[in-house]
Amino acid sequence: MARGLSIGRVARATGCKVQTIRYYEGIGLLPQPHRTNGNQRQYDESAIGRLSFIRHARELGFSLEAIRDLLALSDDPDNSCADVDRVAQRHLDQVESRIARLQSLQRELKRMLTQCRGGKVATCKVIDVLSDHSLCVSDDHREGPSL
Amino acid sequence: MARGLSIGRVARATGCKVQTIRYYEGIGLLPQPHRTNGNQRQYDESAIGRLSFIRHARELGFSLEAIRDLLALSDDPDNSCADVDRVAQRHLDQVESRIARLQSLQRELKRMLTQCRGGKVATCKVIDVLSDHSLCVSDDHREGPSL
DNA sequence: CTTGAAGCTCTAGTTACTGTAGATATTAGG
DNA sequence: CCTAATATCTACAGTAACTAGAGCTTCAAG
Repeated sequence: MARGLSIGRVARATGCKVQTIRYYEGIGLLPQPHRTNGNQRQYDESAIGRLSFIRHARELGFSLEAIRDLLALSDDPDNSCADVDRVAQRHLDQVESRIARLQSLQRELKRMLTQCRGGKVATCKVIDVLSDHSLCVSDDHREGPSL
Repeated sequence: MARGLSIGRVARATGCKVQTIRYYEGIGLLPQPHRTNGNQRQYDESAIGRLSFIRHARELGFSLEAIRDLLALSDDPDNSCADVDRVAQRHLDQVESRIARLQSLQRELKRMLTQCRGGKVATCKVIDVLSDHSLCVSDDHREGPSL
């Protein structure tokens, strides 16, 4: 009876785009599903679970590589939770340093904007600030791929 | 006397990589410099200024497109500062919404991690949280290219 | 049985670079 | 002046994580 789910149904159920699902299959995050006689993909419920997991983790800013790790860990229920925690903790660290950097950036932008109201470009503080490297707040511009 | 600066010197002076400078030239952010007989680029001091501007703005998270706008505006000193302000203000708005989203993400990650200490994957709360879409905090996952 | 939506594969484009290969140029030391 | 080391040149490929399109086939409804 249960005929299986078309890729479009899975897309609607999870909020992913059809192409994204195919892309995830291509890079090995999703297993290759059964195909109909006409070569169309047919999924079962478990695909929705796995894809929801991926999508939610992406929304939380995990990279596809981190998600690949998480999926591998979760596929083995005897695995120690500590490994999963480690991935999440590392991600939390990244998020926190990112917040800190954005906040210092926010301060600098606000300062720029309050100093410069009206006037001509020739005296624009925004451009001054951007030109003057010595005013730079942060030297950290290395950042992981996530988010 | 002043023979002009090699690309390597400019790179060291600004903290950019040599390839990055050539890339910026290729996409029209930097003008084509004079060349030596041997076809090597020779810059003057003004190139360092322009490149520092670009680099600093990048560090502050402006996209190359925004920087292109800013450079065009700053190249005409009669321009109204308001246009420059508008670019900076829009960027500030983006930064602030990004901070807000990261903070809610931070809360969710912390909650995940405090709920799950030790144990096996089969009962791991991190994986539970990531699997359960209904717990999702934020629905905003559209974001501009900058930073 | 027809028609239109949905699916298929494959390719190229996005952003902002980074890295490599293989050839040429410049500079410093002897 | 010659050589060796370093720097630069062009051109192309690769990165992350998709997105969009061309041109074709399949499916479901009426």
